[in-house]
Amino acid sequence: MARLPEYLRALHNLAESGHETVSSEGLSAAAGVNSAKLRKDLSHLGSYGTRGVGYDVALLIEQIEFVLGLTQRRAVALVGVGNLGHALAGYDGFASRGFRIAALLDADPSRVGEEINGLVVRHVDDLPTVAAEESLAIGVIATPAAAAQQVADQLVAVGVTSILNFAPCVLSVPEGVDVRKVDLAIELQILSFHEHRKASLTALPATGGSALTALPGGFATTDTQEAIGT
Amino acid sequence: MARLPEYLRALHNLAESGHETVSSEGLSAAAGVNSAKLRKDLSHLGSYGTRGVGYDVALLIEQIEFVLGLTQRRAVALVGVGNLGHALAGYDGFASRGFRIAALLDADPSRVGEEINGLVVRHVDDLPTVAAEESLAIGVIATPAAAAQQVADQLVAVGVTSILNFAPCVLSVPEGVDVRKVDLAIELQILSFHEHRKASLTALPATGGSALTALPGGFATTDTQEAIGT
DNA sequence: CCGTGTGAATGCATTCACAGCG
DNA sequence: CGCTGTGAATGCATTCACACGG
Repeated sequence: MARLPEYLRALHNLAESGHETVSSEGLSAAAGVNSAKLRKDLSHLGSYGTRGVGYDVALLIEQIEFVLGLTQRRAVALVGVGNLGHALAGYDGFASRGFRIAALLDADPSRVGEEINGLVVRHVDDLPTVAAEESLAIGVIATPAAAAQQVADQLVAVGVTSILNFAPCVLSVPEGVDVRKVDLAIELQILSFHEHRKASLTALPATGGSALTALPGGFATTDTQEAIGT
Repeated sequence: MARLPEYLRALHNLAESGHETVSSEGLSAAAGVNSAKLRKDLSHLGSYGTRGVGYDVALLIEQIEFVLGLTQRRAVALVGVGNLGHALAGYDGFASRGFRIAALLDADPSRVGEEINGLVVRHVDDLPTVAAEESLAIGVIATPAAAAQQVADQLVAVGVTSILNFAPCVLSVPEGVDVRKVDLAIELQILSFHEHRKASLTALPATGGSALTALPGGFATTDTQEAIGT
């Protein structure tokens, strides 16, 4: 599940706080989910908790890291060192959570040679060479949308089978290649939708809403956390 | 739905390519979804397509932008101008898709006064002043995790009801406040999981898999696009 | 007695298949 | 004749409630 990494982060926090054990209630609160959901997720791992006590934090961390394949530190190639690429190259969260940025690449010759965070930017056409040196597991695309598809093709060509795409476009990839997309503007637009909905609701407190101006109320928006604690 | 922004982006692309009309088949391909899903989504909008022809691109753009509340350009406050914050401050995608960065804020006094992309960084304690000047719709948190909750509280205090959180932590907010979270490391970990799964599958081609080393195969990972076209 | 693990129930999203309109 | 809009069917995630183990 996509929630395992969230549990993992919460568990690391708990471990640092000195907790050796945690209940489903406690962990679910720290991860921002329902406790029943957490128990079901963990049961899918075949994981062992102790009834009457809870889960062993260290053991659970080990289990989840194994399932996520984090026992080995995976090499990441980052393509596109513009605005966003720069930030990603300097982002500590990658290194601290099991990943190693193995190469920075860009198509712009004027950017090649620049040093960022101890790594020298290479030309994207060097990708085959880079792949030969390192065992690349994941490619991150932080280029403009117009270049993204070509970069994806190049990544696939050198054997990368997992891509994180920050460019606002859909990528075509062969079967067996996984693509995850992060579009910052889309996140804002989803929030905008909620703002709009909230605004129209408070504007028409008593009215049932005319058919013309009525907004569809029952929209499901994945992943939105609303009203946790106070 | 969370897919509407994706449709919107695809529609804008189509409009620029000179298309005046598009079939559900065509649009769904451009947005990377099933055509039946797209039709159902659009029918929830009460939107009008023409049978035998398709959807009017311009009209559909208008409809979706209305539902998403993009008819007004919303003001965004960005808190935390570190690595990621810098990148976000310079990201064109915000401006070009209906948002305006109204203020840059940081808790670090040494960062206050710095000018980024035509905006001067102000201290986060000035938030009430900023909120008085501008009608803030959305707050973006790009601070370290340790500071995120406090920033969220400050945003909520000045009336912000939508938050985009880049810090790797769960935020507690009162009811009525929407939070969306983007955790870049989590995205990589999900890809890592897929890598791990793929690796174990190809490593044990014939075996059914022993009970001990078996990986749970049937995990659902939201939002992953796999194998679109070739 | 507390808390895990899990069957059962519920609700929702996705998909299929096709009726009906332009 | 093509394509939309939609009932029906399917499958999955979430939630509830509780039996059972430490």
